[in-house]
Amino acid sequence: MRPTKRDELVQKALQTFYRNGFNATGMDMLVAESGISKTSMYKHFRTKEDLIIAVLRLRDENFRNWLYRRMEELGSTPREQLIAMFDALEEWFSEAGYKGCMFIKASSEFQDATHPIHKQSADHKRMLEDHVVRLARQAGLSEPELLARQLLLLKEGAIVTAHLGHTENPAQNAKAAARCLIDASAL
Amino acid sequence: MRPTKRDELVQKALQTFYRNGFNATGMDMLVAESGISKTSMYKHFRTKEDLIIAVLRLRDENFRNWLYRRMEELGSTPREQLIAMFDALEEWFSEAGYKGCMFIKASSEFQDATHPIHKQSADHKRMLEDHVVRLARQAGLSEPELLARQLLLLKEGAIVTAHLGHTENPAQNAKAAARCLIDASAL
DNA sequence: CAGAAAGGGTACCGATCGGTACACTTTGAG
DNA sequence: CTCAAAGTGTACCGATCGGTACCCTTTCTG
Repeated sequence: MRPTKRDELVQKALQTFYRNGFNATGMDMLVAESGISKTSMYKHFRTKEDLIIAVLRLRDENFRNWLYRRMEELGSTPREQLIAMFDALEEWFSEAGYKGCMFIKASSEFQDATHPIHKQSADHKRMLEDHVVRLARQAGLSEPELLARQLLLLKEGAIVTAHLGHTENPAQNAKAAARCLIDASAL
Repeated sequence: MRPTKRDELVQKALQTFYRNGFNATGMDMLVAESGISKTSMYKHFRTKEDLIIAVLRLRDENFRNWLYRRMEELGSTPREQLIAMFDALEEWFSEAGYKGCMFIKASSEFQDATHPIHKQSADHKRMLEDHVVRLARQAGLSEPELLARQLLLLKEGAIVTAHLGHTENPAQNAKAAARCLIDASAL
């Protein structure tokens, strides 16, 4: 029988960490918000760090699945899908309770580059990059690696800018810039 | 007589917070690393939050002064200065102990948009935007506001990507993208 | 029905958190 | 020299931190 309480805990912890931060969220708060006993938590995860790693694993899965699917739904060709990434981002930004990228926040609370949480965050970004490189190549664009990295710079920039909230429509500004870069790569 | 110990504290606290994070840094650690007594600290700053605000104020001053000056040194025309921003960023990224943008980290540890620390971080970004808009206008580029925001998306993206460390040369990739956007605005 | 696995409740551990009390010493300007 | 301002040292506060001990209850399976 698959453990349901464990998944429930990871799911709830994901929400609480996302809303409240990692260091700022104590295990007692997780007990209060998840309704799962501390004893159970520590039977599934030896340390808080292990729990965070499981949370980030779930987040990576959820987020990449969602983004890839949304890009496919919003764009029919690889080239359109690259552009559609920014429409998907806009949907995300306008969700209630949007608080930026969980991996950027994880890497800024666990700054040491050798820390497993930091490495995991870098892995997430790397996998996104691979996907975008693949699309750029399928779209027949020149220098697909460079273009992909540039599109992802726009994406990360839009994510933090939307979180700071000092500028209107970062996703659409990024989209316009992306279009410009893609057109220039299509010569 | 101007208080020297207070400035010393803010300076040291800036380094420690930058290296170690805000929530993860306790007042006792600041005592240990600054050599200044806790009693003194709390005579200058009523709370830890007040100290963080003073730290961010200093950081804003230092960073903007440094960036603006470096852009002027590396570019002789407004248009060149916009490009030169990314060369300045590359210098920053390659400094030993580079740990990303202090304001992005502050806003992700103090996520509530009404929190003074979050607002202060947004203000910092807004002032950078004003400066870049001004340069874009001086350069005679069309839609200077849009272009400035797009250049800053590249900047923020490069900052977090350099911190994640999963990709080579984010600053130069951003620079190439910036050139493309600027050329497209010069029609 | 038996029995193990999974989950729960509670009280607790030492350490650290942000912050304070209080009495002391240094320092610099009139 | 005087005297107040600035800084120090230390012990402490209640709260919370991550994590554990111990024992009981529920639940699913053979």
